[in-house]
Amino acid sequence: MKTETVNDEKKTIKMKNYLQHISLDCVVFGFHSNQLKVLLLRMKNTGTWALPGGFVCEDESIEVAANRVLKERTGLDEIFLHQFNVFSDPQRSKHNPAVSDLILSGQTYPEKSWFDKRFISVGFYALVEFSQVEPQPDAFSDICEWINLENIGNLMLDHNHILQKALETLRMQLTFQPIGYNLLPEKFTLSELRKLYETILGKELDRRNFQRKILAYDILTRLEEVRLGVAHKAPVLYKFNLENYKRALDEGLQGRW
Amino acid sequence: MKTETVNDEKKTIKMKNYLQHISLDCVVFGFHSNQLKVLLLRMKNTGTWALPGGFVCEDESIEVAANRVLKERTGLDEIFLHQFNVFSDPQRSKHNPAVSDLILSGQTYPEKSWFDKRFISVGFYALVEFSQVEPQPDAFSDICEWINLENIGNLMLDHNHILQKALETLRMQLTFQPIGYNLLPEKFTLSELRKLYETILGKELDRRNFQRKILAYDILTRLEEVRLGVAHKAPVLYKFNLENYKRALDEGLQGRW
DNA sequence: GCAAAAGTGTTGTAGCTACACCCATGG
DNA sequence: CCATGGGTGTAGCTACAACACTTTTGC
Repeated sequence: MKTETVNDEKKTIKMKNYLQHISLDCVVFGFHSNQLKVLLLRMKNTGTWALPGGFVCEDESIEVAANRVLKERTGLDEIFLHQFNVFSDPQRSKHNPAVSDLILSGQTYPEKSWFDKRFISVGFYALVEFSQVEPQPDAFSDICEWINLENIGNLMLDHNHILQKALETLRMQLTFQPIGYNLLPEKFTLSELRKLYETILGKELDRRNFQRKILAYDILTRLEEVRLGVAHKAPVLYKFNLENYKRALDEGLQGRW
Repeated sequence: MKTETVNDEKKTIKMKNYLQHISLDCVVFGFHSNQLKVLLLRMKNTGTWALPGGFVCEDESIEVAANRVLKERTGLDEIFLHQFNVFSDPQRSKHNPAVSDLILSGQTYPEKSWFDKRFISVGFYALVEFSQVEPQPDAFSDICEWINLENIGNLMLDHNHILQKALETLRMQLTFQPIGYNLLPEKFTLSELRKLYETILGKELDRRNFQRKILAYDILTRLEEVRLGVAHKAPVLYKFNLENYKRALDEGLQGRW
C-alpha cells in the first residue's frame, strides 16, 4: 500500500490504500444522434486518448471501485456495469513509455515506481443514457468527452484492445442484457431502438420485421404521444415495461436479429 | 514479491516472484459415466475440499498461470480454458479462518502474512477429457480427484460461489463453445453427446430431435464402427469434424435446446 | 421372444424473411 | 403533390416439438 500524495492544479489525489498491480478500465457506451459513442479522456501531457479507469481500494470489491470511478467521470450512480475480461499481458503496462512519459512529465507525481509497475486490469463495460452524463476529466486528463465509435483512433496502452473486446461482448450479450433500456432515454421511437441495434450489430435490420418482433416480446409500452418536430409522419413513442422486460431477459431474448 | 520457501514432504515450493493480492481458481469439468464431474482438492489439514488454484508469476499473463496450474494438476497441456469472472469481495479471503488454519497448522510455511492478505481471484473454467487426466494434489492437499457435480458439498472460501458462476457460464456458452469436443473422447455415440447436453442444461432433451438437429449442423462424422459390449442395439460411433465444427461455432450453434 | 435402446419418418405449428400496401407529414 | 419515413398485413419457407413406427441387440 502506498500513502503518497499527488498535487495537481485542481485536486489532490491520495494514492494510499490502493491495491498494487490491480487496475480497472471502463468502456462506457452511450447512444446519441443514432450513433454509438464511447466516453474517453485526453491525457494532459501526451494528448493520448484513454479509457476511464482507476485503482481498487483495500476495502472495496472491484465492482464498487468501478462504480466509484464512473461516478467521478459521469456523475451517475447505479450505472449498468459488467466485467467482461481481465487483461494481464505482462507487457501491457510495465515500463510502458506512454505511462512513464505521462506521469513523469506531469511534474506532480513524486513516485514513479508506483505507476511503473505491472498492472493487471479488469475490463468493465457500462451502458448509460447519453443525456444524463456530465463528463468530468480526472487528475491526469484535461478533457473527458464522448467520441463516436468510428472516430476513435489510437488509444493509450492496450485500450484499443480492451475496447474491441468490450464491443464483442456487447454484441454477444445483446440478446441477454437490457441493452436498450440502459442506452436510450425513457421515451423513444421504435426506429431509434432499431438504429441502436443496427449500430451495435453493424448491419441493417428490416424495419417492419424488427418492429413486429420486438413488440411480440411484450416488453414495450406504447404511449399516447408521438415525436413532434421531425420530418414526415410523427412516430409513436414507447417506453420499456420494466416488469415484462426483466422476465423476458431471464429467458433471454432468443432472437437471431 | 516474496522469496521464501515451503518445505513439503514431497516438494519444495518457492513463493517467490508471485504477484501479491492476485490468485486464480479453476473449475475443471469432466464427463464420465454420463455424469458431469469437477476436479477438486482435499486440503491436508482441514479436510475441506477446494478448487485447484494458484498465483501469478511476475512475468506471466494470468492465462499462462492458469495453464501452468492445470498442467500441474492434470498433466495436460493445451487445455480448453476460459476466464469467466473476477471474485473480489474484500472479505472473500482476507483473515479467513479456513485459510489461516490451513496454512498455519501445516507447520511448513513460515510466513503467515502472505496468505493472510486479501486476494482477488480470477475464475477460469476448463473442459477436459476425463480419461486423459491424471489428478495430482498440490503442496497443500493430500487428494486430487473427480467429484460428481451433485455430490459436491461445502467448499473452501467462496469456491461454491465460483463453481456456481462457472456452471451458469457453461450453460450460457453451450451454443457458442465447442463443449462437446473438449469433454468427450474422440469417438462417442449420439446418446453420450446428448447426455452431456442434458447434464449441463439440467433437463431432458428429446432423443430423436436432438439427433436430427445435431446432425443437421454437419459437424459430426459418422464412423463405420458401433459401440460393442453394451446392452441392446449397438449404437453407431461418431467423431467431430473439426473443420466444420469451427466454422459452425463462428456463427454460433444457434439452437435453443 | 421380450425389454430396451437405436434409428428413421411424419405432421402441425410458430417464427422468420421478404415483401406489398396504405398513412401521415414537411417541403 | 410527392418524397420520405411510419404503421400494418400477408405469403412462403424453415425449424422445431411431439409424436409413431421399425430395427437391433442382450438377456
